[in-house]
Amino acid sequence: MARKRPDEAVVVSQVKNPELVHTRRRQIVDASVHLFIEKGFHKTPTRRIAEAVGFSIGSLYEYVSSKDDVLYLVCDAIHDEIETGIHRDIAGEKRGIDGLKAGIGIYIRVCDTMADHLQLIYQETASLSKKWRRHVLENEVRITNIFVERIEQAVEEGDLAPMKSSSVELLAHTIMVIGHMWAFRRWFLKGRYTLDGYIAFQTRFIMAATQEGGY
Amino acid sequence: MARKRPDEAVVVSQVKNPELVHTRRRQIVDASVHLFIEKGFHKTPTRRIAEAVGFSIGSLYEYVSSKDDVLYLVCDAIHDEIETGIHRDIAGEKRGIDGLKAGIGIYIRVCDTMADHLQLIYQETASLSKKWRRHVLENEVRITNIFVERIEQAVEEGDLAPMKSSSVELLAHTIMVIGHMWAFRRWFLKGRYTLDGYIAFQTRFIMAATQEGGY
DNA sequence: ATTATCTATAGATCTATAGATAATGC
DNA sequence: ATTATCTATAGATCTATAGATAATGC
Repeated sequence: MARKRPDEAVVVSQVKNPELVHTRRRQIVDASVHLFIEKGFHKTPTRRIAEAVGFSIGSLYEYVSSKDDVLYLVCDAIHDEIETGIHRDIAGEKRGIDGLKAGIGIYIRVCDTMADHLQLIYQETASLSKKWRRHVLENEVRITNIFVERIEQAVEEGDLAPMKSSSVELLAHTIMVIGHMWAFRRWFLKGRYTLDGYIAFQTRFIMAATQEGGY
Repeated sequence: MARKRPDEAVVVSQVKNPELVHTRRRQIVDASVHLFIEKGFHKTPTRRIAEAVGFSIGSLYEYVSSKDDVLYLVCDAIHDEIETGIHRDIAGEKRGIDGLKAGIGIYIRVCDTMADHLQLIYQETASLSKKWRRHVLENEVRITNIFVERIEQAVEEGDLAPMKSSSVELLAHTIMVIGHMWAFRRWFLKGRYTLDGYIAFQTRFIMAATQEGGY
């Protein structure tokens, strides 16, 4: 259920051929993700990006109008990959409480695969211009809503006690953050817990809390 | 129980008078915190820091040997303030489960007060040199250990079912992150939840989960 | 003719230091 | 004499663009 991505309609390009714009931007994103993860956004020169993609600095600026645009394309692509990853694995899962439980596990596994990328988003969202930051935060909300829906389903099925809709949202955001935590607190968690151990603990933790009811 | 801070023994200065070094560095930190929160570390010139403190760029480099040093001093001061804030309010609290519960509330209130600062740490820890980053992460662990102790106390008092020590640690880190979440997800939470509402939800959430036992 | 790409560079920074000056204490 | 501070600037970037060149299609 990954939305149609309107990015390339929004980020301005000098080049007319839309397919070329699409493939070149994908090249730019692929190269930049790795450079940004390694060195950070501010310490990666635009020249270095162009070099990694394999064309000149002049050409880079035919496909974006600023370095800020590149960062936005990167963040957007990461969110898209996360969203697609979750939807792909969650599709076959059942409804109700077991579906929610499975969803959490699937989600944390995606966070594990995308750990570097998630950490990049945490670091660099603040570097984005206000305009692009809004889009990135909207992406974040859209992904969170996957859990909002799952929780509501579990309530409908009678597996969870009814909750205020504001509590459903807060619970969904908390699940999101617990997934991210596996990425941005790796420096502590890695080596002490396995991915499976972490998933077991946190799903149990979340499930025990929600089963109480009264939120 | 805020430790004696050995920073100024570690960050190199050209100036001999230790008291002068101490007060000047405090000035540098106070000015930099605000500049970094507003513009970010990379977009704040060292010149601008010196200007804000009220002395020359040359003098700035008498008290630190690089811009990286300034960022470290800032991160360290923030952690110190958070730690002191928690200890100040938590001191009078009782032991056991109620002490843990109260501790979570106190901690989230500190996170609210220090929200800008916490977000800065999340953004800029990655910009630190490896050397300083290690120190900052150690600070983070030390603060987390406040909760490790509280949880262990609650277990000793018989208020919580016994837990593996690895689970105690993971629970403490999760509590830390739930506090931080109030800061770094303000863009969503602010306006939808009050601080008190957030604290009520999350303490209840955590307490319900831990009461289950079997971790 | 039009589109895509490249070269060369303007123009604006920014960090860090060297060496001069001022202030303090013997 | 020693310590603290300031001025001036070296030296190294970095983003973004203007204008030239190459490739493609009519």
